[in-house]
Amino acid sequence: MSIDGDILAAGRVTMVDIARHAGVSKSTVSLVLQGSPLVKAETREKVSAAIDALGYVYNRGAANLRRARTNIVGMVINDLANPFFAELAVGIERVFQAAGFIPLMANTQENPARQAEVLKSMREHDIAGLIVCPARGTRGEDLASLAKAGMPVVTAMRKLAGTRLPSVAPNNVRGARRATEHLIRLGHRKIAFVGGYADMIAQNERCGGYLSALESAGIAADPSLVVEGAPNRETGHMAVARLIATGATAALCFNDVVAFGVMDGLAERRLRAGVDFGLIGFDDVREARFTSPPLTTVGVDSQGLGERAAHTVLRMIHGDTRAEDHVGDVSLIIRESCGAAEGGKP
Amino acid sequence: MSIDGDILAAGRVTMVDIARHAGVSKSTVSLVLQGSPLVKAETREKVSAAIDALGYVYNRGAANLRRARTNIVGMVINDLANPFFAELAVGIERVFQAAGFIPLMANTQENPARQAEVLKSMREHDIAGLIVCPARGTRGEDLASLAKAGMPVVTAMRKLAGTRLPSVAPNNVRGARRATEHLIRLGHRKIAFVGGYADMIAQNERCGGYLSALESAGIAADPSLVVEGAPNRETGHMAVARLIATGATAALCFNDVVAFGVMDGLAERRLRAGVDFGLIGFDDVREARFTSPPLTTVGVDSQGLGERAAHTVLRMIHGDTRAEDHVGDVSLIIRESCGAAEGGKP
DNA sequence: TGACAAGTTTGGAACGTTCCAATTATTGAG
DNA sequence: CTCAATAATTGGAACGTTCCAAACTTGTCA
Repeated sequence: MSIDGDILAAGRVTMVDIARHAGVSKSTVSLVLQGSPLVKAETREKVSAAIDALGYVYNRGAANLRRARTNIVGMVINDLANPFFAELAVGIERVFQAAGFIPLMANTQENPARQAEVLKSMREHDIAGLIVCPARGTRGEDLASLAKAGMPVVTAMRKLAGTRLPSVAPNNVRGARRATEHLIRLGHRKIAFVGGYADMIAQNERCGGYLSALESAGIAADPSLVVEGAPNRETGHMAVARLIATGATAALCFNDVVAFGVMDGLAERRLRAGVDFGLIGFDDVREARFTSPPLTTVGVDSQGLGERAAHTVLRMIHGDTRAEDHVGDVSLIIRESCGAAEGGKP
Repeated sequence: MSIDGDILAAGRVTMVDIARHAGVSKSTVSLVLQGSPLVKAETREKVSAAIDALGYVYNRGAANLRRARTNIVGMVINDLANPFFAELAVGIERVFQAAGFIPLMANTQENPARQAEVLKSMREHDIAGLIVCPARGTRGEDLASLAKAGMPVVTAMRKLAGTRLPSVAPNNVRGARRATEHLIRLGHRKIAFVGGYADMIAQNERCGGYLSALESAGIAADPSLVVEGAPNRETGHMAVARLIATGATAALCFNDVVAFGVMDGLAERRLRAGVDFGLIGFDDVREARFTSPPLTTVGVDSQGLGERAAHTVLRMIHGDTRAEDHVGDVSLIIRESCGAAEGGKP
């Protein structure tokens, strides 16, 4: 009870220090810490007082050694600097935090080797669950092995071929089709699709929606009108030359940041989206509203998708065995870059 | 050596399972795992083979119990959806990952209560170091107590009063002064400062730079020209009415996203930054280049600041006792929103 | 008063590592 | 062939919790 007694305790303060100080056993301290109703109120208070007095901090690592499961969860993002993924991350983190979990975070920069490393590290930390936006080139087995070992894994934005991992993603084909239909309605016939690589599922789906809209409208697809590239501004920027060369009058972009790049390229040539060219993005990133002209885009509610992904993992952690894919609603958000409000003419 | 032997091992595969399988002791397995030069090559191989065969995964939690220090580090961000902080986070994560550390991540949304919770949680996970962008209203003691307990803590972007914690931040006053001087040179006399709250250190510094530039130019400061508010688009947007009412012809914004909001408000009134109004932001977020008009802003190299912060923590973890503050270089990046290229007229 | 039940508390064996001191193998020299 | 030196290996005690079975307190009732 004396100050001296406390000072003698070298190093970290542990439960047995608390126990000694409060005059009970370490088991009782443990019970108090877990809020057990078994301990008498009076005892609980003695223990709490000791905890405050000694500045005890609970050691979750030690507890986890005994316990079944940690409260750590993994979150691997492929491009955190992309506002879409940043918002996704915000949504994920929010629901995990509310549920008492805390995420280990990694940004892979689309590098599968780096992804493999962080996945290994996270496994070693015994994460209770995992959300991953797979880097391009991720093989299904890489994640399937985790799932097979019993870890709840959900993929976000990119469904991996050859696995049964639940995934969360927006309805890419519907979104792309709607957007393309809108451009067609506005009178465009030579419509391009810009950005993404053919080996990305999301690109397949979005490009697929684009193609199906063309087909329904009886417009022949022109392969020279789909330009592949990393989903970044650079790609959009560089694509403009090709768009002009091919005589395209409008484009649906793989995502908003590609569309920003296109705007940039357009501006360099003194052209303006919405008057000289019909432009639509995908994602409805926060910034889309504030470009000039404001970007018409497909809204996917990135934060909501993140929350959904986290909820799914949480459910799996709690034993819900077969979580299903979630295909998020999309909505065409018509601003000015496409050239006209609903029903208008370019 | 038989399959049966493996199957009998229930639950998680541990070092003793590996040891049994390889016919050595757990100590030897441990040595192998740590890459000790003490073990014979042949033995090392037997052990490695066993590890592969049984699918062993190292348990860092258990190791940390014995070891001095974990390889987990904390990263608390106040607004991850703000691209500036997202880029900062990318920089931080990159250097930690390269150094073999992995960050526990939390987004506080400027909520000190939430921040306190995650800090507690991170402490319980025995993080080896911590970078925090303090939520508004954070008291110095909250973090100082961690530092006092021996944990390496560095604050990013916001220096906390009443502590000796090393911090990493751009040279706010110089940046703001430069930007303001530029507006003055362009002929503006009624220049506003928009965004941030007076109780934020960064706001003080930036606003201070702005005031000092005015003073040097012999322009009397007009309190009605500094408008406070959360550092988001909303604030910029709402501020426009006030700017017009006060007859301001230019504004320096607390950060880029506030400036985006101002652009938006301007556009609603059919006004355009760069022709009808001189506008400068702060941070040089990626998006700043792609708005219309492109935003003149103060470049701070967010990613570089993040890297710097991480390096500082790393040095402290390795025993470098007195890390110093880092004040990052800034540069005025002149685009179009201010009304003219260097030396021109509005 | 004794027996029993319910309410509290407790010792000690895990959990999966690390690390020290001690032991056993191997090598080289004489 | 022996001995010392060096190279490899090993057992067991930590680390700070949880959890179980057991033990101790009270209170109640016949």
